[in-house]
Amino acid sequence: MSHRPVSANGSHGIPEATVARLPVYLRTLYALAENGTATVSSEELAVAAGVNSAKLRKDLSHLGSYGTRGVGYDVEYLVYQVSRELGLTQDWPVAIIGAGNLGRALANYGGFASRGFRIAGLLDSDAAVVGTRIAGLAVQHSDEMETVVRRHRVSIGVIATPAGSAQSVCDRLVAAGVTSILNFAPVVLSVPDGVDVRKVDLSIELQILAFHAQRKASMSGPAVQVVGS
Amino acid sequence: MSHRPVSANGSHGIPEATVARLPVYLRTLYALAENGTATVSSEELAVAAGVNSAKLRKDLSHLGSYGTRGVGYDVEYLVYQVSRELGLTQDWPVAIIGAGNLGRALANYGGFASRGFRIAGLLDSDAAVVGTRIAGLAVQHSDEMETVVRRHRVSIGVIATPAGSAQSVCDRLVAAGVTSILNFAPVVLSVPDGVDVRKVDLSIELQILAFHAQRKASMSGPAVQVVGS
DNA sequence: CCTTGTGAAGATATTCACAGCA
DNA sequence: TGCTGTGAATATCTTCACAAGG
Repeated sequence: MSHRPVSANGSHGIPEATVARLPVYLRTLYALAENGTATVSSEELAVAAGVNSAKLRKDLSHLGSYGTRGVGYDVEYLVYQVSRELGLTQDWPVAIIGAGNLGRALANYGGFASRGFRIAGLLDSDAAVVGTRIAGLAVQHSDEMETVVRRHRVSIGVIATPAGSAQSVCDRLVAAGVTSILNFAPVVLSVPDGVDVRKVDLSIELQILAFHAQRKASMSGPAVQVVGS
Repeated sequence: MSHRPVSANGSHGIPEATVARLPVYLRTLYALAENGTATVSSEELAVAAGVNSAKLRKDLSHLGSYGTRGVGYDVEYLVYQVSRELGLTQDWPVAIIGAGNLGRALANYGGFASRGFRIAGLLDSDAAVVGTRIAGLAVQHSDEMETVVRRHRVSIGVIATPAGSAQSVCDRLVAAGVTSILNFAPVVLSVPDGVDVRKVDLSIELQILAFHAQRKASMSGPAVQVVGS
């Protein structure tokens, strides 16, 4: 979570909030391109991506001046620029640890291999699962973790294990050289500086929704009169 | 994403950033409770939850003054207060649409039913899947969506379908009365005001990691000399 | 004492509104 | 004329640092 605020050198220091939105813009741009759209205005792109157009323009302005006043943005060119900025012009070997329901769902997820990411290994510690093929990959034993990471130069690890083993898997990944981790296990991982962790947590999302749902429900309760203090 | 900034009435208007962290605190508190810990300081809890202690105190202060100076927080009491604030003292019937790999992974996810959430229905449009049992539930046909939502008073819908069907599933859920949606499909859903959408997107997370990984990789490249402008 | 709860400062993020350019 | 790019205003979030209180 602690990213250097701005780069030391004179060039870009893209805000974290912007980085988090670039993938959404990229997906939207791909959809437009498939649609045959050659040029798009910030307003159109913003609507399609579900954001405010001023925000979109400011976000894109961090990458450079790629628009044309009075016209808009060239879709193909923008796809390229955003991809490059995100580091998707190279490909990233990914290791998935845990071949349970979730690991299998991830391995089968099409959008995975599509752009930039490649599953370099799918590992599990359960002997009954090791050797089975999922999405064209043979599941390997967790003992192979270090070997797989080193051989394929994996720098992104996906943890899809039960909560109990997540931290130790994480430690092993980091020790083997992985510096980016996507964690699906419901635990707070602790990692050394320089390692990035992002988490995806179903129950947290549901709880946030429940909070707002509760709010909405209480709106239809007894009306609350607001009186100036 | 557009939540009323502060509540009109005099009481709480909990910041969105705080709401997003409460589930993490709650989980951490449960772990402490199972551990037999009766009391915890903001510093200890903060470390366990992976946040700064001042932030944690400020977050908790939005719920009320539940700590004791010089001592800390009573774990059980805080569990109760946070749960109540999140709306977890009631239970929330959830419908999962899509019984593919992901839908199955979600249905089998234990932490689901554990606290506050209950799967009221698991639906799919594929006749080959309808009728099979997953995690003790019979998969129902998508045609039953409206019936299931109404009969079980579902207010939270989970979309685990392919991207192509996500928007239409969303529309039907909303029409049937669902006001909170957790979307796993890689599309921007459009919904009327008053409906909450949260998204979980593997490829977005990977792309954000790739961005930072690229940064790190370029650090070890040719050194960049910073010269005062 | 020790730890909470919180003003005030600082950092980020969003939005407005318009100058500037094709 | 129409749309980008961006200063300036605003809103939100984080962190510091300390007064208040058990």
